[in-house]
Amino acid sequence: MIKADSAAKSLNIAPRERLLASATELFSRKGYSATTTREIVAVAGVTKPVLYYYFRNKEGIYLELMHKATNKFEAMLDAFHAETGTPKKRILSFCDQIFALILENIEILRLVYSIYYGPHQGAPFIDFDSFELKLQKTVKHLVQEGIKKKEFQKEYVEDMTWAILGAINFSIEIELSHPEWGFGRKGLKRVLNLIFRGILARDGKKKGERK
Amino acid sequence: MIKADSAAKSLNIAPRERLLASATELFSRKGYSATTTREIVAVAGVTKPVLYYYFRNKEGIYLELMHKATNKFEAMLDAFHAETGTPKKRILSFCDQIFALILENIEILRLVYSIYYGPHQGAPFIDFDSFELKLQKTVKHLVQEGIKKKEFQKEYVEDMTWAILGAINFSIEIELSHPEWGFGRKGLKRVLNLIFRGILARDGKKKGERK
DNA sequence: GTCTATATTGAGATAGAC
DNA sequence: GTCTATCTCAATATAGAC
Repeated sequence: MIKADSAAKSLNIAPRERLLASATELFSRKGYSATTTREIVAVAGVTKPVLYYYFRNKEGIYLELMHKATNKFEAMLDAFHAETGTPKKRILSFCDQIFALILENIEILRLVYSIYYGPHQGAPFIDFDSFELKLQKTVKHLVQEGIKKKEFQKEYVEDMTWAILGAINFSIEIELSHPEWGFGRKGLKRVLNLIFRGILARDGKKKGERK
Repeated sequence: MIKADSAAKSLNIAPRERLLASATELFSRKGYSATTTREIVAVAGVTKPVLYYYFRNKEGIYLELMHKATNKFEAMLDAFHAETGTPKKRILSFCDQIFALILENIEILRLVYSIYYGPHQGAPFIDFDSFELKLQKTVKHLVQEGIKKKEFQKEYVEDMTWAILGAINFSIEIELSHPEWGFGRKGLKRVLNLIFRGILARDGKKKGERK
C-alpha cells in the first residue's frame, strides 16, 4: 500500500530529499532570512523535528544545499580540459556548457548570485570567490591559447577575459529576471560572437566578411 | 550647547535622515529580511517609535529609500539627451555617467540588484523593470544612431545593445564583489572599447590600426 | 517629536513519546 | 525516524506619558 497523503509526498521520495528540494525552492524565491523552517517542513510534507534530525539546523540545510551545488560546478570546471577545436570554438563550447549547467540549476544560482553580489541575508559564509577565480582563470587560459595560436589579438588579455565573463554573467541575469525573453544559450552565443569580431585578429580575411 | 551623545548623532542631522542612512547601510549589508527595526534605530541613535512616526513601518522606510534612489536614476536617464559627439563617444560618455552615479549609490544598488535578480527577501514589490527597460531603450537608441551614421555595423542592433548593457552590468558586479580590484570606470571603458572594435564598421581604416 | 514600557506574534529549536 | 507539544527569545508594532 502506497502512502501518499500530500502533494509533496506523492512521489514517495525520502524526507531528507524532500526537505532539500523545498528548501532550495523557498530560499531561492524568498531568500535565506525570509524563509522559515516552518515553511520548509510544510512544503516538504514533514514536521519540524525531521529537519533538525537530518540537518543540524537552518544553517545546516543551507550549507548542505550550497555544497552540493558548488561541488557540481567545480567538477564541471575541472572536467573541462580534453576539449578540441580552435580557441574560439573552445570558448563558445565552454560558455555553452557553463550556461547549460546554470539553466539546470537556476534556482540555486539565484540564491548564490543574490548572496555573492548582494547582502548575506544572515546566511553562513560560503567561499564563492574561489569558484569565481577558478572560472576566471579558465577563461583567461582559453584566451591566452587563442593569442598563442594567433587567432586573437595579442594584447588586452584581461579585457577579453572580462568581456567574455561579462557576457556569461549578463546572459544569466537575463535568465534570472526575464526568462520569458528566451535569450538563453543562443543569445549568449550571439553576443559572444559579436565580441569575438573584436577579439579575433584581423590579419587575414575571414569568411563571410563583406565589403 | 550641542547635543551629541552618540556617534550617529554627532553630525547633528535630523533623526529622519539618520534613520534613512542607517537603514540603507543595514539593508545593503544584511538584506531586507535580516535587518531588524531594532538595529536600524540603534545605529541611527534613536528609539523605535521615531521610526514608526516618520515612516509607517519597516516597509515604509524601505519604500522611501527605494523611491529616492529610483527617482535619482530615472532623472539621470531623462537628463541624457543633449549630449554631443560621435555615437561611440556618446555611448562611452553615457556608460561612464551611469557608472559614476552607481558608484555614488553603491549601497542601495547592492540591495536593488539582490532583489531584482534574486529572491525578494519579503520586501514589498518595486517595479525595477521599468527602469531596466528605459536603460535598455536608451542604449538601443544610441546604437541605432551609430548605425545611421555608419559608424557601426548595420546588423545586430540587439546584440550590440546587449553587449554594452552586459559590460555595464559586469563592471557593477565587480564593484560589488571586488571593489579592491580597482576595475572601476577605466575598466568599463576598456571593455567597452574592446567590444567596439567589434561593433565599429570596418569600411574605412581607423587611426591607430596596425597591419 | 521623542521617550519608556509593553503587547503580541512568530521565529528557531528541543523534550520525550512512539 | 517521525511525531505532538512546548520552550524561549526576538521580531514588529503600539500605548501613552512628556
